Amino acid sequence: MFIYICTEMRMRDEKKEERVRQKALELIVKEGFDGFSMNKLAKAAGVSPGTLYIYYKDKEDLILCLGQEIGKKMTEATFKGFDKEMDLETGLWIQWKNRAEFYLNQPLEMEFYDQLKVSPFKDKMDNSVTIKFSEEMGGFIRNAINKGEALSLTPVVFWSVAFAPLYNLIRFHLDGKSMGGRPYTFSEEHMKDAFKAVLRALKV
Amino acid sequence: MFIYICTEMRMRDEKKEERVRQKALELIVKEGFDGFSMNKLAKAAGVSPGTLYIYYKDKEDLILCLGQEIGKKMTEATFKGFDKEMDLETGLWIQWKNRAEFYLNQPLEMEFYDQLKVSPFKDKMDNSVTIKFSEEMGGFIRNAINKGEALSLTPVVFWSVAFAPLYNLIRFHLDGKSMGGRPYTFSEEHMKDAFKAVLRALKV
DNA sequence: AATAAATGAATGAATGTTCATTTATATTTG
DNA sequence: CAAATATAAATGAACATTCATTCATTTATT
Repeated sequence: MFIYICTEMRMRDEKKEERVRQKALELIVKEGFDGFSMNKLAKAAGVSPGTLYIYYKDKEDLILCLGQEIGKKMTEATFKGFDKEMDLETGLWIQWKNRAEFYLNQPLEMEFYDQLKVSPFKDKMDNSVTIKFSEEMGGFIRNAINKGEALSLTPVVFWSVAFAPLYNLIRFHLDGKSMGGRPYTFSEEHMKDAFKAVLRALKV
Repeated sequence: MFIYICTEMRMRDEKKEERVRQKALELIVKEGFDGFSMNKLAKAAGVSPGTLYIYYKDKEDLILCLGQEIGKKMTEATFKGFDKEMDLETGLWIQWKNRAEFYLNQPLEMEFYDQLKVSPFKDKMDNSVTIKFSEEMGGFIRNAINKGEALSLTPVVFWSVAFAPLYNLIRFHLDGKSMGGRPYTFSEEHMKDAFKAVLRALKV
């Protein structure tokens, strides 16, 4: 939220702040925005309700701050080691690996973000972080097309074909089940198979 | 919910029941599960709170019933005119058209279902309807592979590559924006481009 | 007359938020 | 160095409001 310069004041307990964030995530993922409340959160985090209003303006602010933080972490993780000048296959694979790693290792963040994205909160979210990233991605796509590596597709279509399948596999995995409620566990092999298919779709 | 045989009893007002369903959808989509309440719904639907408890056991039952109903409508719409013996391109295209038509014409249902699917309610949903259809889909995929039309892919991977891109385009459309918050409107052309790409991914 | 539908006021529990108070700590003062 | 001071952190009881749900009563239909 804020950075305080410490002169003549009691320091904010960062452990406590972090515990609030963590418990908020856990509660929301387990109980949904519906079953989530400030008093429950305070109790779960071992903190007074009033403390939450020192950290955040109100409940909505808390949720949106959490969302923005996670969004930032996600996009940064996604672009680790990525360069828009890379060739199609290399760049795409790095993004797949990055995304899969993040989602699988941070399931709470993923679940929370998914809930947020389809909830009415989505309209109130600040997506200034994602703008920069989407420009980088746009550049990558344009490059691949100009170099004659990829078919000439609108960025939106390209993006949907390139990443939605991976995202969908991970959704299945986190739900623990796929179509028709059948049990499902993600695997590197499935990811590679899907990636090969997607590459065929995009390559010229 | 229930079917009543009418002998010596007052008929349930189906207009009222339908109004409740419609307003529930609207409220949940606009305000989320969070901002949704039984009293608000009663007021919005012009009905007494008590009446809701004649129609539904409780709030959760109401939400789950709505979800089940919509899930059924969705799967039925999806498989209209579809036959698992169809060839890959024809069968897949029919499903794309069916899905797109339903989602675009029933945005409330789509938004509601999306919220439900990522919420903790999802674990309490009865998906017996979707099972039958996912078997039909499994048969279609198996056929396509056996006939040598499609690559040999696990159903989960096949499904993800085949439909997630379309679903993603429609999500962008309903949000009104795509990556980086850029405005987006779905078009038949985008759908066709994406479909062609997906076909290339799956065709042998 | 019989029966279920529908009502709506009422319930206690839980909600988000506030605020007067207390606690802890960094600085200043003696 | 120790005590006093200043300041923000943190508390938690209390608030009005809203919540899901109930039930005695009324309404409409067969």
